[in-house]
Amino acid sequence: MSYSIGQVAEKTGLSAYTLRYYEKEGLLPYVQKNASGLRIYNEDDISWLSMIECLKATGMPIKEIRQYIEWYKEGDATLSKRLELFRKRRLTVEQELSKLKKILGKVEFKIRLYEKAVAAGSLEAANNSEEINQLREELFGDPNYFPEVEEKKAV
Amino acid sequence: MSYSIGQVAEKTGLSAYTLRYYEKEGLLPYVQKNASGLRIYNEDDISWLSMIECLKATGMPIKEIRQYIEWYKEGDATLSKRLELFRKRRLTVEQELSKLKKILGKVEFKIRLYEKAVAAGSLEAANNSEEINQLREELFGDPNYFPEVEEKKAV
DNA sequence: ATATACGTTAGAGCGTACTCTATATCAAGG
DNA sequence: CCTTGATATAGAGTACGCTCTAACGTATAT
Repeated sequence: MSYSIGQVAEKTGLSAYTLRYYEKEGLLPYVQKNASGLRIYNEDDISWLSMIECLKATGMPIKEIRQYIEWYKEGDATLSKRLELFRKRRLTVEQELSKLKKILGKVEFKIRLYEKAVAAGSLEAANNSEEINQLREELFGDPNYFPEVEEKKAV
Repeated sequence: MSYSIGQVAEKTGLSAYTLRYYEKEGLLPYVQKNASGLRIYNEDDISWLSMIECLKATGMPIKEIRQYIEWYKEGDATLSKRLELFRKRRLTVEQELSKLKKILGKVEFKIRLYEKAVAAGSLEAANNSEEINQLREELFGDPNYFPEVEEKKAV
């Protein structure tokens, strides 16, 4: 099965512009062209694209993705470099996950605070409530810790 | 306690350039200046900065952070808008978390694959091994699912 | 055969978030 | 007073990842 650039764009959610850009940047070294110069993508190209999307989702910049692809093209001589690369990606993703979990806690605290504020019609009232201070202590281990202390500010 | 821009840069890890840029973009509307025009940051400014860092970590662009700050300045009339904003942030973070967990699974699969490939000296051998195919099935529910099928490609 | 839709290239442009430069002023120690 | 180092401003420049334009070629239905 083969696909035009438009069909691949449809399938992947990437624009045709982006597909050509990736190719220009060396991320899709295997895309064939027919006699008239039109790109013909096959299943393997689609698979490469899903690999690229995976690496991008780990926060990897395009230059480094190209590096991976170049190593891939060099064959088994670069296996350990590629292993190393994936281990670094794992670390990055793990760090991002733990960062985001903390952030989620803070956002959830804010939601509770603002739910109470909306109910009370006053941020100040919610912010000084027993419930919120207790929550603050539970979440941040300190009733005096205000990750969003700006609410206390006299404006 | 008050701080110079350099001290705040030190404390927060942001550059002085970035601090001025944030101010210009309306993210730090309360920073005072002394008679000579030098910025004097106080604890509340630091707190705003940590709020900004939190919102940035949720993927929020600077323009929207400014919107939040403008709503904050308008007082209790905008409480429900701000609640809504935090609920959207929660959704964004939850989606990002679930995406990253899937990505981590794929990266871990790759690590196992490459560990085996390094041991065998051949990606092809690892890729066709019983163990890897079993893992593929465990992880992706399909022994024929190849999220990185490019390894099968004849290069 | 021609209209229309889709594809090609090279290269310019854009949005975001900084980051730096040039030039000038400020603050503190010797 | 003078030097040194931090800070001020306006505005230019950078890096990244696209995104689009212009001018032209291809494919296909009527």
